[in-house]
Amino acid sequence: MSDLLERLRGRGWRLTAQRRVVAEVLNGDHVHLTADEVHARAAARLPEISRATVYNTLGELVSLGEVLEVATDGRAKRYDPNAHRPHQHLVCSRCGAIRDVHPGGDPLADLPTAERFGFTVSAVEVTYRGLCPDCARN
Amino acid sequence: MSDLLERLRGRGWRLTAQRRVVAEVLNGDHVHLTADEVHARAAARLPEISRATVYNTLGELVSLGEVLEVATDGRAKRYDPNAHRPHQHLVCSRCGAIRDVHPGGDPLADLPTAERFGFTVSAVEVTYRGLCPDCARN
DNA sequence: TTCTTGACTTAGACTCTGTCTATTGTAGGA
DNA sequence: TCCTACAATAGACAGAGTCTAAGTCAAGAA
Repeated sequence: MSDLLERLRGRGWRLTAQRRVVAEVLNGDHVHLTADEVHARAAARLPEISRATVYNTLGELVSLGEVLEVATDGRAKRYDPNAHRPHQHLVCSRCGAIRDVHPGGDPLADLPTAERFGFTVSAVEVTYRGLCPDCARN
Repeated sequence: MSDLLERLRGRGWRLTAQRRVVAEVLNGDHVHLTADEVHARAAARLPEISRATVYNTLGELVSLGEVLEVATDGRAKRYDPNAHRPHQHLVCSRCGAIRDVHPGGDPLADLPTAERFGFTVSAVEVTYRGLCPDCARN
């Protein structure tokens, strides 16, 4: 946790109370939170923190590679602090719940150069969509 | 093209001018359009068509399986008429451009039951992210 | 310690996608 | 041709995210 803060400081981040709180919220629980949820939890500790700051900080964490953004199709993006271990996502189409999965294998390797059309491919996202046990039961 | 209209009619669709135009716009170019682009092109032929109608029609085409929705992470969804041949997408992180790719192999098969956590998995989306040749050149 | 400065934060207006509603129009069967 | 249920319309609304202008403050310099 504080190594995250150390890493950030090492990269020239100014360590403000707001950034600290956002980083702590993400690291606290291994749940995939929306920006709004991050804001709510951060505001519980630092009531005057603004939405814009949360968005900025999340964006910076994402571009530093410390956090992953998970698109959930229509709903709000969710943020996944578990960025260092490669993994994919299982997303419930009804409620938006997300679980990390670790199937192994490198999906990037499956894409032959001939199929890349000149794109510089830097990431692969594999998203399994379906219903979570609760929604399937419904 | 008109087999699409025939298929739709066969499924009990009422064939209105608006639906016809939306279906034609999607089938015309094999480009992945946003709902707004579809609306703009449809309006060029049928000026009074409303945004709501375009959204409704796209939603219906998607739920009939005639068209795929492609999430592009923050940006507007894009619609892919090429729904009958399984394929994946290459998405430019800067400009949002999309290309279809056909790597072959069944990504769903790569996910062992033990990793499904009780989810009923019905689809896999594989999205390769990177920069398209134009944006990479920039 | 105090000063300085540019990076950060703030509130809230704004934009963009997409949905909903109440009303009006019309495809297609009788 | 007439009817009626299904479809289309305008435009208000909602949610997520971005932008801006003004104020604040972390951290290095003196």
